[in-house]
Order: sequence, then C-alpha cells, then structure tokens
Amino acid sequence: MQISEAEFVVMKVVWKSDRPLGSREIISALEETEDWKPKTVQTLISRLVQKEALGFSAEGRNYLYHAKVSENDCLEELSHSFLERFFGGALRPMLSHFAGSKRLSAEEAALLRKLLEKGRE
Amino acid sequence: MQISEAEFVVMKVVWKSDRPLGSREIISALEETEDWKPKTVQTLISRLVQKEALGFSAEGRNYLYHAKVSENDCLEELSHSFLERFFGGALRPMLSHFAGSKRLSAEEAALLRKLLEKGRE
DNA sequence: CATCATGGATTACGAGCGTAATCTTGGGAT
DNA sequence: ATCCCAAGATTACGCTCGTAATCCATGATG
Repeated sequence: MQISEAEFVVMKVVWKSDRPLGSREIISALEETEDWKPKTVQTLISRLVQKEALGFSAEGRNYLYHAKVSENDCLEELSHSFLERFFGGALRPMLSHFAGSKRLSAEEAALLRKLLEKGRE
Repeated sequence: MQISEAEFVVMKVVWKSDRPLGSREIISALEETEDWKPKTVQTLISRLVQKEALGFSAEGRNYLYHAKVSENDCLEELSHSFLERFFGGALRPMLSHFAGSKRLSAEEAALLRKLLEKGRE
C-alpha cells in the first residue's frame, strides 16, 4: 500500500521520535509546521494504521503509535517508483536531469556534473 | 496543473515523435506497451488537452496533437516536487539515499558513492 | 453522581485518477 | 440518399486523498 504525501509528513514525526507517541504528541508536533486540524491528523493516523505503516499499543485508554515501516524502506520504495516512472529506472538520466536543473545550488550542480563526467567512460 | 502518471505515459509518446500525431497513432503506439482500451487513451488525451499539456490542430475532421510543454520542463517540475516532498529539497540526502539503494547496479552505486565522498569536504 | 472533554471510530464530501462506455456527428461506403 | 464507423465530447463509477465533522464511550472534574 502506498503512503500519501500528507501521510508521509505524519510518518516523519514518528520516525524522528525515539519512542512511541500518543496522538496528542503527533498533533502538537504537526501544529508547528502544518495547518491541520487535530481531527485531520487523526484521520491520517488511522489511515496509516490501516495501511500498516503505523502500529499501536494501548497505553491506558489511549494509544501509543510506532512506525512499522522504516523511513529508509519507505524512501526506497518511493525513490524506486519515481525513478521507474519518470526515468525508466536508469539512474544516470535522472542525475543528468538534476545536473541541468535550474533549481539546484551552483555547488550541487557542479557536484553532479563532476560525477557525470567522471562516470562517463 | 499536474500531469498524472498515466497521462505522463501518453506524453512520452508525443514527445518521442518529431511531428504532431493523430489519436489513432497515439493509441497504436500505446497498444504495444500498455493494456489500455482506445477510449481510455482518448480520455487521457482529452485531459491533457484540458491541462494544456497537449495542443491540437484540426487536420480534416480529426485532430493532430502536439506537446505544449517540454519533457524537460515536465521532468523539472516532477523532480523538484519529489525532491521537496521526500528529501526536504536537498540533493545530497537524496543522492546519499540512492547510493545506499539495493536496487541500483553496482556500477551506478559506486558512481554515486564516489561523488558523495568527493563532495564531502 | 452528573457532566464534560477527549480519543478513537465512523461518516462526509468534493477533486483527481484509472478505466471506460455512451452519445453525437459527419465523412466514406454502397 | 442512406447507413455505418470512428473521433471527439460527455458521462460514469469506484478509489484514494485532503480535509474535516459527527458519534460514541469513558476517565477526569466539580
């Protein structure tokens, strides 16, 4: 099951924590960066539980949520499908594209170009 | 307006051609790679026209479609938003992630690792 | 004890998407 | 002149997503 963009933001909060979090904590953390109502965050949490990206254990009458998928696995998944879809799965064209991107810092772009020249045998 | 995944596949056909294409031609090209009914392809074409990713000129009673956005601009857009969403906009973490990816060829991975070491001052 | 606030479960609702089918219209075949 | 086919336009339908609100049960509060 794929995690959506908004859901990913929630996951980041959970990944950043070293211990399980209550919904209250997740909501508070997100209030600083996103403009979401508490109920919205709870919906996202529920969907993540359904998708088995989050698990929970009952702590008294509330739940404590923990990640069931690692950030790395998740990024792996997302990156791979991005690469597949838009660059046919080949890394070099993607790098080459980023190297020509107008949105990178000069430093980053130089880095990339160096790589692409080095790698071209 | 964002182009969807299926729509992107259609765009690729149009980008690959050096001249405007009739819907018939687009449908035929896609029959080889996708398992889409002709009507499905036409729907995608219509949506791309609405989104102004494709333009058309009447050729007799039919249309000839041409791209109104370049593949590069489109990839620019998609890549940027991907980078933003999942890597906070910074290239290096993304490269670093790809370098550790299990899905790359050894060659590609080595390439990337070389870059990351070079760039780390 | 009665009430309230709160977390979780359920429901909502419109937009976008994948995937088409139906409707309409005009040019080619007979 | 008539009929059929195909291209484009319109409509469909179920799913996911963003964005919540409502419902329900229970522990805290007065």
